[in-house]
Amino acid sequence: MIDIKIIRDNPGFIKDMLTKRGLNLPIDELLEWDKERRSLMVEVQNLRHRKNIVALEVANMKKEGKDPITLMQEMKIITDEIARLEDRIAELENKINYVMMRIPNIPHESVPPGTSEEDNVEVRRWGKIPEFDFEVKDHDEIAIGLGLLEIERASKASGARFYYLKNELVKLNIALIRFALDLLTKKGFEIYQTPYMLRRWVIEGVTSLQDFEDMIYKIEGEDLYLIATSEHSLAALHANEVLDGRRLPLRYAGVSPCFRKEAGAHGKDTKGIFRVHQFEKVEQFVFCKPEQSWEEHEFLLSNAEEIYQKLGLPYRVVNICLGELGVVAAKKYDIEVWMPAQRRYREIVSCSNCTDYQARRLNIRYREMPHEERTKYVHTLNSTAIATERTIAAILENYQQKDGSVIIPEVLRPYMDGMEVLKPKKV
RNA sequence: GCCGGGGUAGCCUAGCUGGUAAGGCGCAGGCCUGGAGAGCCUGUGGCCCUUUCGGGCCUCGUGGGUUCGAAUCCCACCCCCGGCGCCA
Repeated sequence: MIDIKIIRDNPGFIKDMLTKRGLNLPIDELLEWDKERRSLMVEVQNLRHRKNIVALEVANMKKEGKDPITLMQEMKIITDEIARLEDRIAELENKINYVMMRIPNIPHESVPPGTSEEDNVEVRRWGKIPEFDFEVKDHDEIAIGLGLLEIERASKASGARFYYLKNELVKLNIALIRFALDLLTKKGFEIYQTPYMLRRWVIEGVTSLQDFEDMIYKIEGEDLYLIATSEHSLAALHANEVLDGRRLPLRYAGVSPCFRKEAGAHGKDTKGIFRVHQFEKVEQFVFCKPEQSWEEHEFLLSNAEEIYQKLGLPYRVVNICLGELGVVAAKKYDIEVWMPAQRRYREIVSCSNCTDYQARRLNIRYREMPHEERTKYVHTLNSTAIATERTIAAILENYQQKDGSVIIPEVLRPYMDGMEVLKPKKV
């Protein structure tokens, strides 16, 4: 949620932004509702003031043994009038909230214009695209060939977009998690294993209503939702808190499974483990002061890049254009890893600066010094460190050998009892 | 899931047979001092009106209800502590 004061002060700017994003929201009406709401608030406050005075008089008269019958009648009238005005205020607040929940964050000036994936701007490339002197296989073909992946049986048990990992692939998955956690620990991140279910108000605070529909699984009969990323649970960690500005930035690494409905992705990436309903992820999350957040954004990106460099996976960094930015982020980089079978770069990391958008809804503030009266909203940022299933897919494809084996990247070998290569089982 | 006890400002605590939410700690500023400490004074959340100066309203876990008036009484829910039950 953005600050409604920005809209009051500069409605033209907001309307212009909405137009550029192809959104149509009733800003003029919003401002009228806001104006009416505030004038009704003044009325209610005046009535309450009168009520407080009369209540005192009633108490005094009773103490003196007098009968305050006329004052009590006035009180009744005031109370009814307040209730009437408050009903109208609640009605206005519902309307205001409806619009405010749909107004996206204000983009950073460096966000490229555009409406589709083709308008994203490539920032840089890293690594050498591997050449193969044999026919390149898909990651799932490789994994199934190694006897380390069950897709068809998973679909029997759970449906499409599920999988069983087996043996060395399970260990590879855990190795990737350990590798990322160790790297981030060295950089001063605190590690969190978070709740995997959250209440509705938390999810509403961190994501867009559209994502809520397309992405989030609900637990039947409970006010609980499965997390789509530990970004959500980490953001909620400090909800309704006032943080000590001297201790910012707070840098956290979350590790959790991620559950995603993938509604609206029918027909996309139907093979393998690239786009699935459930995967593991190590996530970077930062709470910081506004003046720190752009530097932190680059820092999170550099950590993610370091991870993929150490894994030896070729990638490129793209600056996501306005139309693809989503509601919550003010700026977003993706890292896209090279997938040899598809002969193109595919998203593997998403690194966002959400500025104060999540902090406002979750009420996360800070004070420069403990004695300061004024509180300000923090900025929140999040970035993938490793999404393990996609990374496994990338490793399988980039490190595949002619005989169907797969070389294990060196940095992972210490986490895999020194294993150097995944070999097909001899029958 | 059942039975108790709780939730009051950054923290701790009183009020809980209805009538302006009391006090302490911490923190900051001031007075005092050669300096420090002690002591004393002031301040310490959110929102709204106001260019400023100011002023008002709200806030006792959350939401309803009763009442002229609710931290206080009633109902529902959330969370914490203890006991019982269940359980990896």
